[in-house]
Amino acid sequence: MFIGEYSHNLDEKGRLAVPKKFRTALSKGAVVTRGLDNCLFLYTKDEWKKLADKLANLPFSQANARAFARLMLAGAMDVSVDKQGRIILPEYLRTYASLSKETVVAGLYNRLELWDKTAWETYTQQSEKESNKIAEQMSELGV
Amino acid sequence: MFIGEYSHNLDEKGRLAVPKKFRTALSKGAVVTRGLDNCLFLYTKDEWKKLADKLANLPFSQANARAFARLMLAGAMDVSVDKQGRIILPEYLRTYASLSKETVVAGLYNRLELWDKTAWETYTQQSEKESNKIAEQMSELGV
DNA sequence: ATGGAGTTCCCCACTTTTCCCCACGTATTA
DNA sequence: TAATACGTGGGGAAAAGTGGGGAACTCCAT
Repeated sequence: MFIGEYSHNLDEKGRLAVPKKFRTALSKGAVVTRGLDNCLFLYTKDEWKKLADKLANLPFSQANARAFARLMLAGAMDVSVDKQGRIILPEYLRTYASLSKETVVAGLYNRLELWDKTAWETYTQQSEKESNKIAEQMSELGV
Repeated sequence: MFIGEYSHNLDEKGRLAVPKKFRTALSKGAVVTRGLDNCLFLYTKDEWKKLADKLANLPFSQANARAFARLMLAGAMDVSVDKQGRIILPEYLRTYASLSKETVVAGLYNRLELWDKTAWETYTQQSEKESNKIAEQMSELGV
């Protein structure tokens, strides 16, 4: 289970340190792809497979489903954790998520999200403001 | 079952003493996360798991569900009670709850809440004033 | 085919943060 | 009043994060 918020620096070579706690889970292989809200999603191989199956089974007669599948499937890349505990992010994904240096790694249960630090702060501050309103809506979803 | 209100000082390293009564319950591991109304929620591992499962199953296609999951899941951190009976609160959570030094630890049955003392006093005074009004609304919820 | 340039990968070393342990002070109880 | 327990603060050791250098491999051009 991935939880927590970590801040790490992306270096000039596009390398990003994975928080120590998550390394063993990702050591068997991981997949990064385009995520929602301008961040990247990072899955373990197993979790990725589940998601990819769902995406592949979307009806390709619907334009929205095609667009969504293209975003996530075509955006995906296998990554591996090196001896220093880092992964390498391809340039097109760094561009997509506007990652420059300061990067937030956020654990969301079955995936990690990678955010530009500034974008993350803007997003969370906005959510915090609306948290009470959002929380009330969540009661409809059983939380 | 957590009940009661305690006041402790957060030190410069972000360490907070847990009231003695609660230590055994938290000794098997605990999780702190962003709470509602600008405080932090602290759960035992078991209670956390129940909540996290609900959050993880929110549909990630809904923007509000994503925002809520990010607040609570990405906000969460495993903490452990040290030999002196303290836990370490990461900086981003201290910032979120505006914790500086004087901190209130409040027991709410299946969770603890951590509040900045001033914020706590303001909040409770306000609630006391409106208690009758609030109570009437609760009748709709079966209390 | 060979040389060169560019890219990728791996390893080493430094710096910073975290964690663990010890010690003091205050409060409480016998 | 003494003794014990709890809360608080600080210092040192270990580990994690970060950056840079060098070797190997590939791709391209001559």
